[in-house]
Amino acid sequence: MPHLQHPKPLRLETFLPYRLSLLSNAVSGAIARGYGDKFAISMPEWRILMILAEYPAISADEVCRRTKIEKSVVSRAVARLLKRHFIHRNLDGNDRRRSILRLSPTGLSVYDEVMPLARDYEKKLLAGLDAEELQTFNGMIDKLLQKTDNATGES
Amino acid sequence: MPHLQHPKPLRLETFLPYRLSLLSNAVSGAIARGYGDKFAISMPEWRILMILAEYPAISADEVCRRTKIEKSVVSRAVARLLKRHFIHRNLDGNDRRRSILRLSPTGLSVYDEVMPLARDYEKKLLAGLDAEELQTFNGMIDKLLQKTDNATGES
DNA sequence: ATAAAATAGTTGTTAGTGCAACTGATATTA
DNA sequence: TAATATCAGTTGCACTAACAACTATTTTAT
Repeated sequence: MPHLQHPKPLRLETFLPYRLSLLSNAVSGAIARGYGDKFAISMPEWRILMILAEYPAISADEVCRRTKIEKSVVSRAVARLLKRHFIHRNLDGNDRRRSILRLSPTGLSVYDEVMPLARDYEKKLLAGLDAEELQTFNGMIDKLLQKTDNATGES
Repeated sequence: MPHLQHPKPLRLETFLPYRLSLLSNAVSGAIARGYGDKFAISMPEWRILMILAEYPAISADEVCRRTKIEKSVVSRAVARLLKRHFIHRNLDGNDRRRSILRLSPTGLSVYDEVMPLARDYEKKLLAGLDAEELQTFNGMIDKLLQKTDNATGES
């Protein structure tokens, strides 16, 4: 039985999408294990806490735009965060479709505990790497993100 | 009502794990849409086809090791690929726990159609980028993958 | 040789995700 | 102002993935 093998296969190990996916999963997974074990919060929940720590009174819709998390995921994550009193929600008087989300004291304290872990992990990950290389790396991510934005945005 | 905002928040937009996740999702998503629409194959299925095009007679277990896909996911993806006759499976005579997987002619032809799409997308993504920067970028991914390997591997 | 441990692979359960359909509120247009 | 379109947010559903438990086989140790 002849083995069917492509004469010039696209090697998975060198395929950029695959490599990015491996790296992203490894990195996000490591951090998620940290806050997941400690506070039983999911990645979308953590990202919402982060964005509310940065922008302290925004709507769920703006959370979507800023985090790129799908709106149904945000909706359910917000529901869980509300139930656990990590955030507050108030109707926007000007537009009653909207509600404004805010960190609660509890939520802020959770954020204060998790944030250093995340920051430390990032720091450890980047430790010992050449500063110039790192800048190139970040620049490349930006360029690639821009390119994918265009590609995604085309109808 | 005072807004609870962290004095020195960890900015989501500059947080490497978040940026990697955005990029990885955008890139993998774009390609997955390609073969998903055309052949109704999932990402794990596509990766298994890729790895079999490169290593033409390996066990499901080796597929796991080489693709880092979880074994139950591989098991179900293999089942679907078998049902659609994209691959063959034969018991390994030396070790009857193992089965050897091979691309079928159909599977190879699917691979032959999808692979150029994937390759072109990667090429388009990287087009116009400085070769030296690109090398740095790839080197950084390798370094970071190594670091996460260590971190993941610690008990 | 036999018991215990490890390995390959499958399957059940559970939770997460993305899409589409829906509700209620606001904006737009005739 | 009435009809329509758009928007914020929720919910239902189908699909995917992770983890653990399980079967069958092989390896290791006593």
